[in-house]
Amino acid sequence: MSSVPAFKRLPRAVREQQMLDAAVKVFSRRGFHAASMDEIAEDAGISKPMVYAYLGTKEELFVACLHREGTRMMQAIAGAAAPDLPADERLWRGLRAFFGFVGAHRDGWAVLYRQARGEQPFAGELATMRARLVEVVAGMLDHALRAEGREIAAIDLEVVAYALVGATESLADWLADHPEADPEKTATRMMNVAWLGAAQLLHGVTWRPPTD
Amino acid sequence: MSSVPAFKRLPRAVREQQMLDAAVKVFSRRGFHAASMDEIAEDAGISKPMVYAYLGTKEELFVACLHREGTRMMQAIAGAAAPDLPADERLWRGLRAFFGFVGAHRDGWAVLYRQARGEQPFAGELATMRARLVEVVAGMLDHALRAEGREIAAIDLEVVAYALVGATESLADWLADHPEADPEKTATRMMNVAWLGAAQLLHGVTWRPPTD
DNA sequence: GCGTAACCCTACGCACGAGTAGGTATGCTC
DNA sequence: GAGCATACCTACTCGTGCGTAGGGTTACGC
Repeated sequence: MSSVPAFKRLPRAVREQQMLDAAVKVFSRRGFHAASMDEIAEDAGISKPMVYAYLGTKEELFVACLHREGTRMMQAIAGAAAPDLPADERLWRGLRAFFGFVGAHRDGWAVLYRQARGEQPFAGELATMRARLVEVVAGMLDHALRAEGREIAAIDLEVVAYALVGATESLADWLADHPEADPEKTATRMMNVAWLGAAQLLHGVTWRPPTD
Repeated sequence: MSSVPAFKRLPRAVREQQMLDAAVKVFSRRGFHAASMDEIAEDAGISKPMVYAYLGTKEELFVACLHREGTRMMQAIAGAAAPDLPADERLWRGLRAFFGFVGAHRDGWAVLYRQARGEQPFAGELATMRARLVEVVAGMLDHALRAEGREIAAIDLEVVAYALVGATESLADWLADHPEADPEKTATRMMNVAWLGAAQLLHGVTWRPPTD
C-alpha cells in the first residue's frame, strides 16, 4: 500500500532548474544575505540538503544564478544585434532585445543588477560581464567612427559606452518596478536619449523606430 | 595616580560623527549584512554599546549614514545649479558638482548607490532621494521646453530624466573605481553624451565647457 | 567637595541560519 | 528479484554577530 508520495521524484536536471528558479526569486526579493537557504528550499518544494547536494553552498548557488541569468541575457542581446548592420540599427535592436529580456525576467535582472553589485565576492564576476557589454558598445561606436574616417581617444569611447550602458540599466531598473510599462516603448525612449541627446530632443527632433 | 586614559572622552556630537565615518567606511567595503557592529565600533575607536547608545540599532545606523551622505550630496548639487540659468548651463554645473562630490566621497557614494539599492528596508528611502533628483532634472528639461513654446508628455520627460540620472550614476560608479580619473573631465564626457547624443558625437560635434 | 549626569567599558544571552550526519524510499538494470 | 545508484528526508551541530545587563570613571555645576 505505497501511499502515492505527495510529489514525485524528479531527475536532477529538472530539480536543479526548479531550485535555481526559487533561488533567483528569493535572492531578488531579499538580497543575498537576508535570503535563507531554508526559504529557497521550501520555495523549490524540496528539502535543504538536496540544494546542497546539487548546487553546493550558498555562494555557489548565487554564482549559479548569476551565470544562468547572465548567459540568458547575453544570448538575447547577441542574437538580436547582428554585427554588420549600421550603428543606429544595431543599437536599436540591442536595446529592444535587452528591454524585452528585462521585461520578461524581472527577478533575474534584479539579482544581477541590484544584488550582485554590492556584495564583495560577486561584484567582480558581474563587473566582467558588464565590461563585455561595454566593450561591445564601444566597438560599435568605434566601427561607426572609422566608417566616417574619424577617430577618437579609446578612453573617451569607453566612457561614452559606459554612460550608455548605465543609462540603459537605469531604465531597465525603472521598467522592473513598473509592470505596466511597455518594454518596446522604453527602448524607443532610451534610443532617443542615447542617440539624439537632450539638446536635440528639446529642439523637437525625435528618433522613430524603423518600420520593420 | 590616574594614568592618562589612552584616548580622551569626547562630547556626543563629535563621537557620533566619528561613528558615522566608520560606519560609512565599513558598510561601503563589506555591504550592509556582512558589516559587523563590532568592526564599526572598533574602527570608530569606541566600544559597541556606545554605538547602540548614540545611533541605535544596525538598521537605524545605516539609515543615519544614508541621510548624512544623501543630504551632503543634495546640498552640493543644489548649491551649484542656480534655477534661473539656461538648461545646458544648469546641467553642466549640476554634473560638475555631482562628480566633484563623488570624487571626494567615494565611500559615501558606494553606500548610497551600491548597498542601499538591494537591501529591502532601504531601497525605498533611496528611491525617494533619487526621485527628487529625477524631478529636478525633469523640471529643468520642461522649463527649457516651455521657453521654446514646445511641450512633451510628462511621462516621456520623466523617463528621459531617469535615463540621464542613470547614466550619470553609472559614470560616477566608474569614477569611484578609478581613483586616478579626473572628476571634471568625467563631467565633461557625461555632458557630451547627455546633451549631444551619440549621433552628434559620431559626426564630430563636441560640447566644450564654458570658460568661466 | 559632593551629587549627578554624561561618557565609556567588559562580558554575556540568545536567536538565527549555514551546513551535515545518518538514514529511508524508489526505480532501473540484468 | 537482488543489487545499486539516485532521489529524498528529519533532525541535528555550531559559529557568528546583534543587542544588552550591569557597572565603572570623569567632568561639571553649585
